[in-house]
Amino acid sequence: MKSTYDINQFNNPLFTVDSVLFTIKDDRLMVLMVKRANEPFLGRWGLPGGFVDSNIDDNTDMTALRKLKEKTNITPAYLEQLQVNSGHNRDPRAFSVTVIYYALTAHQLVSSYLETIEDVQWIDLHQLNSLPVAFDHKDIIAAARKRLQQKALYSMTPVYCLDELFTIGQLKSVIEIIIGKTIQRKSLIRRIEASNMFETVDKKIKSGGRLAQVYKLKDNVEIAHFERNFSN
Amino acid sequence: MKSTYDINQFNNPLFTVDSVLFTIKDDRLMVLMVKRANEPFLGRWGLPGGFVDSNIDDNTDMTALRKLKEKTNITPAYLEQLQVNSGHNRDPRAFSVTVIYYALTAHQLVSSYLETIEDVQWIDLHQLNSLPVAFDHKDIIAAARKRLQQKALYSMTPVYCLDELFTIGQLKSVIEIIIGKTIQRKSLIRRIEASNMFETVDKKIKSGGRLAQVYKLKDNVEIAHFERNFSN
DNA sequence: AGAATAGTGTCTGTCAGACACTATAGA
DNA sequence: TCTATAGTGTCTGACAGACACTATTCT
Repeated sequence: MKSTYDINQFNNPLFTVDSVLFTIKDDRLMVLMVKRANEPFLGRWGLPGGFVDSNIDDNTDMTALRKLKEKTNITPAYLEQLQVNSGHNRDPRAFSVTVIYYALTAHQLVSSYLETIEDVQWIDLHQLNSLPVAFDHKDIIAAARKRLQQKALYSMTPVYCLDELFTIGQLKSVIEIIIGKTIQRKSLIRRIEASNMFETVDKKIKSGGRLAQVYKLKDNVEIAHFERNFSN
Repeated sequence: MKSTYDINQFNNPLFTVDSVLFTIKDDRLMVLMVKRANEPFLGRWGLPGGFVDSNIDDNTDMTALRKLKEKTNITPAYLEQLQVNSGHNRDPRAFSVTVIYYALTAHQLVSSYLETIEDVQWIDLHQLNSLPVAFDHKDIIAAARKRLQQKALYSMTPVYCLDELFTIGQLKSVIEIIIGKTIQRKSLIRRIEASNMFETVDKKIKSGGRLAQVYKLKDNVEIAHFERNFSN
């Protein structure tokens, strides 16, 4: 009897933390995925994540960051809770609950580290349909993408896909890839000025034409939000 | 040794689901709170919620709805995940994780049921500071309020604080209470027309002056979102 | 010079804010 | 009639979109 009735089964579902780490690389929106080394879904690709270790982690944010650091060797510039998924059918083992985060990083900070690793890869979102994916992670990525897209319409969040130094042209490109349509350079410049988040660096970068002014984030800035969306 | 090292302590934190159920009553934003009948925090006021029962609940949404139904006898018109709180210090018993929802209902659907019950009450948000509150529930309510406020600036979500039939004046009042500033009646009417969510009912209501047109939601509508905020 | 990208100037369009004006109810 | 609330008409202001124009670099 003891083996079939387990008090922990009742109160405590299987609890994990997963993250959708986005970046922009080669003008594509990419997600970090990990080839699973364990059952269930061994050999399929899944999101980086795992169990909370309450001896190490102060909270689930720390779990997300710890797991991302294990796979990428970096702490992402941006991290936010997305949603919780739960249910009987999403994990074959038991009723499961997953806290899902989404995160942004510059690919430059990660890619050289990844080159040595076979089972951790940037996956182009356009290639996701043809990939064997574990659990409901395909749906989760779609939800994270939608949220990021929405956020890009009214906030400066997409800067966190860029390296420390960047140009307006690069920021414009990142935003356009995330929201899936072009924006007016002028509109972006207005927002950059209004946001007061950036400062120019005494440096210019060649870009095929006139040299571009280099910008960086001011120290300890808050992400600017705007009262209107880019039109969609 | 077995008693000090528990595998469940490692993998499975204490997991609960809590909800912040808002309504507007007597021109005040109110939250449903429950006087705790158990330790910890016995006798203090806390949010309605509890453990997942995986034999009954398909997922945590169902848990939230089930617990709200137990306390109010209704299913709220609107329910959305807010966030997850976790940590060592929020529950004295153990590392704990709470999935928090926020929900909206018309107070008319609940208040008569509550009259018979001592330990479930609508609490005016202005009175919250002088109330003994359990756990980190005061912070959670503040976060839920902020999210609702933000959402009211660009969506029609606040209608779900109203009964089936309502007037533009009532909707205007509810929005103003939620966002904490007045809006132009004209602006709201423009949104009502653009949203295509509402239909007029062949009925007028007295309001101290000219009779007001009564509206209701169309069947199975999606909540309209707008590209601009009410100014804040 | 010509191509390419950076950056500016300025007009238009949309929608929220403001507010005067009309409409209709009760006292 | 007076007051209160419902509802309309229309002007202003803020900001995104559009796009022409100038600036600067490389070939």
